Amino acid sequence: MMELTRKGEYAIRGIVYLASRPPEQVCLLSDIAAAVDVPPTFLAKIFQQFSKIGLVKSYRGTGGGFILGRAADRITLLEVVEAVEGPIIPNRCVISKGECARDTTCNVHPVWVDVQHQVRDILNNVTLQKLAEKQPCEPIL
Amino acid sequence: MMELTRKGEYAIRGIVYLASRPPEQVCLLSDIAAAVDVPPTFLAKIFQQFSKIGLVKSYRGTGGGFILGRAADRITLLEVVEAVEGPIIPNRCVISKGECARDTTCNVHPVWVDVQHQVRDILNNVTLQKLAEKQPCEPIL
DNA sequence: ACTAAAAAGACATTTTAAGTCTTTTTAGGG
DNA sequence: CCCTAAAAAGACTTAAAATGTCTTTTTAGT
Repeated sequence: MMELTRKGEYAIRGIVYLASRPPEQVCLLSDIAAAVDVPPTFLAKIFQQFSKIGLVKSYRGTGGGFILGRAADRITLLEVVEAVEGPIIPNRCVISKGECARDTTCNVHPVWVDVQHQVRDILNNVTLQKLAEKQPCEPIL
Repeated sequence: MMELTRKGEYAIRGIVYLASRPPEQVCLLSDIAAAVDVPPTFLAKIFQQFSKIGLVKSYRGTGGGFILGRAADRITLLEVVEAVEGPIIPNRCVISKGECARDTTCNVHPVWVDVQHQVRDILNNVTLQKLAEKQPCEPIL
């Protein structure tokens, strides 16, 4: 359970790649798609969603393409994931008070609230900058 | 994202109800289903899964039904959820080393591992006993 | 043998995921 | 002003998963 969809996976790959490029350098969607091995038409849809909420900036026409909408250290993984997967909702009853008839008596409810907070917290503390940076020499396994 | 399915929701409701009943008291599936408002045939499937892994014990024939397989304080929410939803896997690349070609270089990987651990930890620390107990007088909202 | 229950397995329907294809809009260059 | 390069938008398709249902079989008590 709790699995990221392909769309979410592709979204992360695509925007992390963009973050790894020199800022201000406009990237072609087709180049990004090829680099991260994602169907270009599908990635196009994803980047359209990014564009609408300002996570990326798009330029049309000749010489067009995409750049990040903000500095890579000011975009979190949480934003990216929620942009394409929707809000992190472990259970319907978490969405809002009154969603389920059990919400005042249900002991499970606070557990899901806890899960939601923890997950959001983790993802909110990871920036695209961190994800895009070259890994330092790691100890060989 | 990360949403529990109906099946998971029903599974929790059903087994928490069972945990709220006097231990040793055999419950009819039809009664449980009615009490927690779940389609009986669907709940049957769920309880079959529980039965296979010993979360509940089933008795066939006249006077048959279900009881918990262990004391309610020794069954965790994690077990219940994973019984019907499968393991908690935020991303494919978490399943095992080598799942994705990027696993040695991908900076996202450890984030998902973290998410997985945190969620499992939360669910593992909630027992059916806790979930089944009558709520104490709470401050009125 | 009859009846009450769960187990098992095949089937049906709906929803979501995962993508594709076509047409439209926008911008730059000759 | 026309041509071309690119993204935007929207309709469409296919495959997989979720959400059940229905029928038959097994098991156990009376």
